[in-house]
Amino acid sequence: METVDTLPQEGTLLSTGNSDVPAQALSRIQAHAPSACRTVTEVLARVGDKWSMQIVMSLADGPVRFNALRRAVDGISQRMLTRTLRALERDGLVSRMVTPSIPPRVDYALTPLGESLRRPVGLLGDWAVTHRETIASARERFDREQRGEAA
Amino acid sequence: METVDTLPQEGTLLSTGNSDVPAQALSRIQAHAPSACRTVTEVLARVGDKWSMQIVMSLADGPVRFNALRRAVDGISQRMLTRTLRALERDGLVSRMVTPSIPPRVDYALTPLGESLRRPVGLLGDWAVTHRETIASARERFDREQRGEAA
DNA sequence: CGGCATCCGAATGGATACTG
DNA sequence: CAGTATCCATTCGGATGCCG
Repeated sequence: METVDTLPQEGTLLSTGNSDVPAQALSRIQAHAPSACRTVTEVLARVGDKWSMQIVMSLADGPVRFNALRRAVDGISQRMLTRTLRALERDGLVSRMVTPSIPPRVDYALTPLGESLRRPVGLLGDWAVTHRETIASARERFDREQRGEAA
Repeated sequence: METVDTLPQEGTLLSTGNSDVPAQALSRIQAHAPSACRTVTEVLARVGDKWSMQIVMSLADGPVRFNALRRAVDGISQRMLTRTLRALERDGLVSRMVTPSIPPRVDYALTPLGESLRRPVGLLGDWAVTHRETIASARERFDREQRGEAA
């Protein structure tokens, strides 16, 4: 068989019919628009997996070869690197450039679309870095209180 | 038993020791700092699950009761609503206010931290809304090409 | 070097039934 | 009303082995 073992991403990313509403208007009303909320969810689901963003960030400086990428991302298995790259390629975030030499050479790079993702994700990263300690202590407190009332 | 059935979130959110680096500096260098990349990944993993953001967005206007929230989010099961709310509460993004009446009343609301999440997530949502058609056609093309070379 | 196929444990998440 | 407990299907993701 040759199932290619793809990430099971259907074309679910937004099909709810508000294609007539301009993007800027949507940004203001999205607190009330369930469809827009779902768009956020879809993107987060797409991009929020274990490896996608680490890969995108690793490609920030330019094309990287497969095994270099494998080393750069660190904990990733070959299987997941392939799968995630295919998924990113499918969505047009990453391009795949094959140089048919021996041994073969394959370079991955961000497309303009992939580049454009770096900003919003970076901002989310800033949020994370800024608030990580607040979150950490909130967790501690919560866990402490849970154990406290269990006794 | 009373396992409470929590989301398995450990306190993994950033423990790599660069607490001395200011956030703004990190925002610039994060393309090269693997630890910062992982922070992004952690947050995305935390926030990128199927329901968290829909819940946060649904709480944007103020406190909402459990079942109202259940209706607002739409496809969510009771189990996942409870689990996700607990996880959000644990991280200090959502507060839980119990009014011990009969029948009982529980209101959920965004904390200031939860409010602060809405901006970066909203921007990511804008990105999604803006580029959804590009993504959709990229997918179509990819799938078409895949099927084409299979023949 | 850059994959693909297979096996398998772990996690996610839905449905249902029961409770204070 | 606001949960909790149990069961179950699907998906995620790692390890290993083979191939051009």
